[in-house]
Amino acid sequence: MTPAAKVTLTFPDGAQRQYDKSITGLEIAKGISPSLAKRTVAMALDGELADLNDPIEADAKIELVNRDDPRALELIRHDCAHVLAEAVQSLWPGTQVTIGPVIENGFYYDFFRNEPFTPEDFAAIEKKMRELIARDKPFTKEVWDREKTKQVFRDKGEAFKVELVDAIPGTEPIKIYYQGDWFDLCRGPHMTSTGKVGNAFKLMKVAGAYWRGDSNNPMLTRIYGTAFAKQEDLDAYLKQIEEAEKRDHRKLGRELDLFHFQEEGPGVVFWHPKGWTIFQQLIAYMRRRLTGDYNEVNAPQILDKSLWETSGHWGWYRENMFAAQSAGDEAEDKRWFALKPMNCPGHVQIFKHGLKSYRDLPLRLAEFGVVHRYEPSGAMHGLMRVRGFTQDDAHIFCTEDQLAEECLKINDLILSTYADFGFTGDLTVKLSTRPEKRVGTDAMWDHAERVMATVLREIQAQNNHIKTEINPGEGAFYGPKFEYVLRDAIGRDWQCGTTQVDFNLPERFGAFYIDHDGGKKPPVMVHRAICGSMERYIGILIEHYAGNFPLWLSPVQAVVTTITSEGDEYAKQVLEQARRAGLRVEIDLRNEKINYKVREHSLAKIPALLVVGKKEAETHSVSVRRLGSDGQKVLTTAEAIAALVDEATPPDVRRMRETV
RNA sequence: GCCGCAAUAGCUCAGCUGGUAGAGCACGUCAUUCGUAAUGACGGGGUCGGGGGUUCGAGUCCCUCUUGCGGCACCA
Repeated sequence: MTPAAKVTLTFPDGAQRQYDKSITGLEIAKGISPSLAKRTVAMALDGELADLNDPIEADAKIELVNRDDPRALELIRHDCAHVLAEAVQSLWPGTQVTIGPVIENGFYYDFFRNEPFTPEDFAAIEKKMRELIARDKPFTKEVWDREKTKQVFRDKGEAFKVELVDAIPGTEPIKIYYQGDWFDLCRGPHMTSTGKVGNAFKLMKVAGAYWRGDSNNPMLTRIYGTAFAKQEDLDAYLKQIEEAEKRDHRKLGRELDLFHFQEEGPGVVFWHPKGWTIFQQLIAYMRRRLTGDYNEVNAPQILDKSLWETSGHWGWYRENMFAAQSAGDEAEDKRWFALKPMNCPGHVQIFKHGLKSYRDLPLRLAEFGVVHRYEPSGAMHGLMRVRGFTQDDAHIFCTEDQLAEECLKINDLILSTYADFGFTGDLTVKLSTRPEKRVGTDAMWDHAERVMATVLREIQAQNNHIKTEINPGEGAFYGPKFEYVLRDAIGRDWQCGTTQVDFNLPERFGAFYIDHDGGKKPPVMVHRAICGSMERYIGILIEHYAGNFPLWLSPVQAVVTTITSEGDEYAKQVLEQARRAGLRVEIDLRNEKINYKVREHSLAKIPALLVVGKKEAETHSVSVRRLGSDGQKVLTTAEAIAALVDEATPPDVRRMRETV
């Protein structure tokens, strides 16, 4: 008789032990101590989470995962999704289940049911879920035959599950997880029983979602939830959401009187004086950053349809364009014009004007271009997604040899710009490569992708806080691109900067330069934006700073105000002096108590309050109260103004001064 | 665009099962001249998002459009 086969397992402390092959994690845990077995909810084999009841068939590093392990959070959430599904099906028999994955901060489960769920149903569902958790049924796994599985789900009327089985590759086993009588098709792993889910869960919202993410498919009802190991963690998470909502740019935009939207202009912004000041500061900043390298231009807002036919937009992108005609009745002038959705065709026209030599390259044309795009109605979101916006756009016309250097130069500009606004973490650079539908030869794509992959490695090497990703097949039809993605205060990702190589447009418009050999060559065109959309970038800034802008961006940098009307004359002098020093200052001489005025300007997030009374008037000083601190400091007026002027120096200007 | 929800004074919101619109803040007037987060009194302000319907009667019920919100899809 041959001895039973053995497996060698390595524990986290380095200890190695031999066990009979096919031993389960649970048996191992029990062998160590019953209390350990009780605490353990899953195991990790060579770092991969697995069911505790899985037989171990090969040598591995093993870790027993208890419920407090960060890795168990994923399991808690996934198990919670299963409990949610059982609860829903037990409350509303006939509801079809589909999928229920773990996502960042929680999980969801998609259901198909003729009657939609509403948040009012949550209480009943959560109650049922608590019952199922209290029942504490073990999760048990079975591997089923593919055809049997389909038949079972077909008999249950679970058409979506049948489709899911079909989507599982033939090489993979069909796994079914039971929790009591209820079972679901699932890849796993799961914890040992429903009781391990605990009670720190909450259903968050309902939403519609297309089956398999395709808008041609039926719409399902998605229930979002979240779950944590401990109630404190759940409470902290809910608190964090609440805090994030307080800095929502739409709310702050109204409270700080920055901008508004109204019914007649869906997706287009009315910028108020304060918001527009921020906008102008931002543009001034970008303009300074372009000095020396770029030439700023301005191309028309509307152009004849024929130009957009040449560019390809009329064919590819017409659904998203606004078109305009003369509104008069004269029949002879009924040309169609389109509002520009992009600035590139305009810039190509400028490039084409006059013969260009290779000596002129790289030629960098920049524009704060206002573009209009007919975005789907459901896509609009405050300043983040609008139908009319300003791009800090530029197009670089260069040779293929210059491409890498230009991409790196743009990268430097983008990263240093973000750093100037305090975005030093949570930044992802994505390289999107050739899609199936594309123009240009494979040789061109090979070259560009090679160059850009090198640039991406360089970016990664120089900046260890930046995440890089490759999105295969996600490039534009005209060339590969980099996308720079910032994360906002509510944890949403927004694409800001972009660098896009374009093999298409110069040729479509017949743009060329004269090369060394006297021959005509189409230039490589690079589209790039730093902020992307100024509107969106300001939206992100509002949330990033929670409305407390640094002094250089603040619409109103200081308010001069008085204790009593005795100080009025002196306050006016202080105002005059501060304005002459270049500060954006306002004055508040209202006959109100100082408490009242302090409160009001603090709520308006005015960074500095310069309070003057009799004492200050006599000593040519001001009492400076800074936003966020509850004390004040008396300085001479000249000192106070000088300090504010220094602080209000934009970061790029300060850098320039320091390097000179 | 799709699913769901919502729209009442400048803002935040109340208005139960249909019976003729209310609060706080803001705004205006007057009084108050006050030392760092709300002084008091009085007053003005709404065709209840638009249109249609049911009803003796609609802010309230139904239909529709518009806009917004939460997601999904989209973001060349």
